[in-house]
Amino acid sequence: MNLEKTLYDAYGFTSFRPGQKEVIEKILSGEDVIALLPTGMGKSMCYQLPAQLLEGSVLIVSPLLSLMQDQVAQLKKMGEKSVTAINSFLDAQERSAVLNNLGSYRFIFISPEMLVQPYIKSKLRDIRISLLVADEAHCISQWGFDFRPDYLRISEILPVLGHPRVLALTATATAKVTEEIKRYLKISEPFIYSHPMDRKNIAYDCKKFSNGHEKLEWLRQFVKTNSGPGIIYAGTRNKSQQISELLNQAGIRAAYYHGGMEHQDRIFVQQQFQNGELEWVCSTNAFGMGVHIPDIRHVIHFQIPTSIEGYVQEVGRAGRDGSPALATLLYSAGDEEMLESLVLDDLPTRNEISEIFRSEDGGGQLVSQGIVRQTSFRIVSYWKTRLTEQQTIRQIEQQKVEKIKQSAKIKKLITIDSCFREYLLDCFDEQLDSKPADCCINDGLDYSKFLSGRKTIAAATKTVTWQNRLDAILPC
DNA sequence: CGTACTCTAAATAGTTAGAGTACGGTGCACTATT
Repeated sequence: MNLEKTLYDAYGFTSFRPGQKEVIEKILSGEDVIALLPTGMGKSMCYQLPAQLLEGSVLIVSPLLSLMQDQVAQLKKMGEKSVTAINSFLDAQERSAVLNNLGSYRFIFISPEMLVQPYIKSKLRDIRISLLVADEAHCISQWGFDFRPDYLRISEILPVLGHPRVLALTATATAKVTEEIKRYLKISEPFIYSHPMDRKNIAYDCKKFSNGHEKLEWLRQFVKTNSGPGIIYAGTRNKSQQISELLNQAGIRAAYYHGGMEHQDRIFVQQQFQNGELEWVCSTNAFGMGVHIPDIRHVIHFQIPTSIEGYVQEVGRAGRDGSPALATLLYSAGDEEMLESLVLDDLPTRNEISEIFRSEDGGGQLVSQGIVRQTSFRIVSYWKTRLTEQQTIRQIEQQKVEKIKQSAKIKKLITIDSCFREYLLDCFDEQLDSKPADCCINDGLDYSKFLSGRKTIAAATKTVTWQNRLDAILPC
């Protein structure tokens, strides 16, 4: 079989990017695959091409509604008509229309929450699925245990579908994350393709301050004298808004972005940034997945992120075009205390566990009565059907230990005086093959290549919001 | 740990200072109102 010809005929590309062909060949030969490919390396082709050659549909589990919509739109743009997404954007009518013609779609996108619903399962049972794709598969490990437990249940669909082959796609996975992907997708011996994760054009910097005000002042000076585009990751929603305001006051085009905003506002900010109408986005860790901007020059962490994986994912959004990009981590005394309590407080407490185990009718009202938090309820409900109360307590304790290990790893980044690059690679069990001339704060860094400077601050300084835009469009 | 919010006492009738405490981030789907 000539894969190159199929690639050209179906998608118009003349050659594969690194890794794509190996992954596709393994899928076609019926193997399960875990592909660790950096963003922008054509991950989606790994299932798009097999979809042309395999009989039946490809089912893609995707973490975000906006990501699904993007992927559907992109495929449609490429001329693929038989593509759909099953999610809450569909009204009842559209939904039943889609579900009654499922077999006619070559690509079906779905959220993990939808995937586990019995009604959806029964509809999927009736059609032929040749390939199950877990897109952004690190979410299984990153979200499954403390946030979206349905991520742990994806494999329930496998027997329903007659055990299709499975493809897990992600950009960043430690050995532990890869193990959890294997365990929870029930793929015991997958082919693992792993592209080296080191990004030579990204240099790592770290600045330490004695308090938050100094940090803020440094940031003000930095954005005044250096151009974006860039992302500033803040630890809280409030902080992201404050930083955005600070930049606006300095006459810089910036906007904030976090999970507490209206869906439309979030899309709007992302689009503006993508169109180059914003120079900086100040956000929580909500921003980034599915954002494809090649020329991001700076990623600044105003506060320490919650894990090394998160840090590497966020930093990795810089410099996709291959030109020099700078990752700057800002630290001030006390930042780590908040990090730890934030990370640990969200696990279910002992009291929550026993309340849920003792409740008879599922315990739904525990949440409305304020005795148990929503997320705790979901997590413990997941374990309740699988473990005893004692086992669940032990399971959560173990997760706590993992979380503490994770935060220790990220905290070490502030204290080490050795190479950042080497340390980060070590966390992913990778060896450093070669070191770029500009590496990191501890191992040689000539700022002139990264600090492009700034001639003037753009004239347009008004914050663009929906209100502004409406005011501009509507008369009076 | 830092911030923002609530509570309380002291002051005298509406405000304020200080103490105490809760919270902080990531999303899906569903339901009930406008």
